[in-house]
Amino acid sequence: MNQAIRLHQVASPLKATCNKCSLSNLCLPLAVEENDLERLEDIVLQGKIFNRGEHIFDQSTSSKSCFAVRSGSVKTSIITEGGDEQVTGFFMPGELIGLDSMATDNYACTAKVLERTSVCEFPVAKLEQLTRKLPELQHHMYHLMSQEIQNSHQLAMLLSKNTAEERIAALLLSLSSRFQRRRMSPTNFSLPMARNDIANFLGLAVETVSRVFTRFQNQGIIKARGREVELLDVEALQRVTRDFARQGCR
Amino acid sequence: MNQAIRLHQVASPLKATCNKCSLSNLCLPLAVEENDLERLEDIVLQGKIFNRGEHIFDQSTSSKSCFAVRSGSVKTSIITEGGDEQVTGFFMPGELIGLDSMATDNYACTAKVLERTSVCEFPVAKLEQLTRKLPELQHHMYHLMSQEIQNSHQLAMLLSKNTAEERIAALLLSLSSRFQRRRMSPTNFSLPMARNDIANFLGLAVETVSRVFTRFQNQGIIKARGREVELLDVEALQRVTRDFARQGCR
DNA sequence: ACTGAAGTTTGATATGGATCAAATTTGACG
DNA sequence: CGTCAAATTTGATCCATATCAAACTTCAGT
Repeated sequence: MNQAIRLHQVASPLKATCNKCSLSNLCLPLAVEENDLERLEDIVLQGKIFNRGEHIFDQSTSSKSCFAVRSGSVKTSIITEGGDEQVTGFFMPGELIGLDSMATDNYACTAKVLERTSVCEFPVAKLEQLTRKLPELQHHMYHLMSQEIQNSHQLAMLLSKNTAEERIAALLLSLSSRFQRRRMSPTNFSLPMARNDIANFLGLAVETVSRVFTRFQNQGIIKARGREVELLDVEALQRVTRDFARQGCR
Repeated sequence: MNQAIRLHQVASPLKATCNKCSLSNLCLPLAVEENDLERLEDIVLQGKIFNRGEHIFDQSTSSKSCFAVRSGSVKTSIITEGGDEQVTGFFMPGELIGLDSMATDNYACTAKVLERTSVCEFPVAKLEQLTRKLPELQHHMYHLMSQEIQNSHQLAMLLSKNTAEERIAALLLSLSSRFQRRRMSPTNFSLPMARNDIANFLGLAVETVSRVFTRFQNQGIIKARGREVELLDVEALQRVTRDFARQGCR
């Protein structure tokens, strides 16, 4: 922890090392050739640390950067004037936050850290400039943004057409596959978010989420104790989601 | 109509004239300087015409272009393996379709024309290339895509937190303001889509949509006969949407 | 203008999940 | 390690909207 703090403090003067980052196959470096990596490293502010509950940025404040999760996890949400909140996404290491505000003056959402989390910051102005010089990177940005639109449409679909059980099964499977891509167990993981956040994200009441969890548990599909979850029967979960496109939920 | 067909046939050899287009303040030319406009005109395929019900492109087919609506209107939707459909957006003149597939191999949705519609086609490969040379255009593309993500999040919000009345009021207000920006009456317009599409888009049953329309009518908030709609009391509609962000629905 | 199909409206009924209420568990912090 | 607030679970009830059914209207094609 002491080390982490020091890391934070010396972040900007220290040269970033995307090439040594374990997430280089998930994050932006993925799209950049070996010899161009340095240019990405030139613009990134590496290793900012946030404690649980802290905000990376706030809705309606001036939008200056995108952030890649390095470790930990993040939730984004939009809030109406009336105070209603809608969680719009959960982000895991290697995923990029702030694409919905890439080219707008203010952040369209608030990004809140769900646990102690480290992020890399990409100033949008510099990133935009760099994408003009690195076609692969530009293409990747378009790709990520397209993907984000698609995810969001899938979420809309989930919200408008699926039952509580289907929504929760879809979320569990999405998390599972994302853990797997990060070389963690796809069947045995700890949820980064509270039931409350799940409920809000999926357009359900907390009580409903809780009930579905216990129902799944009674059916022997999962084992859940608090945030600790074990998927006992992935096929059954897939059967629950039925025809819902599995990848489409963040 | 004869003229329209001829226009279609000679589209590619004919030089596009974005600078003379009445939509140049809404569409891509908006972001391009006078003297660079020619370069945009070089890549656009202008004036393709579709008859009501025809598809501009189909989900899962190879994605090659974005399309700007020139006249008419379009709906986009995603369809699951199970055949479930979710309408993801309605598009009016000057709006760009296909951003969710900008940098993916296949189209993520199907674009269906709601009435006789003319579109301009922007091949993605050329567009991407051009954005590298025209920073303003690149910025605009990022902006449009960010916007699309935001819209989609607002839709998710609408679907998960709002009642049938609120959803329909929000849609009517969104259409209203979009008609207005196109110099058409904001209170007196004809819906381009069927009740069915509205229901699907808003995650409601057709019957519910119909009922809410008549309820609004009985309250003297709107007058609706088929697709012909008149907003009699915009303030009342706004009161119905309450704290829902009004711009956030397509 | 005629006709059938598709779209829309209206009514009656059923239900999934919200809401209200309260018990139980977890976990942060002194 | 004890305490209190927050998170989670469980139970009882209610309601907005889906669903089922059927009449009515619109409109494209002949």
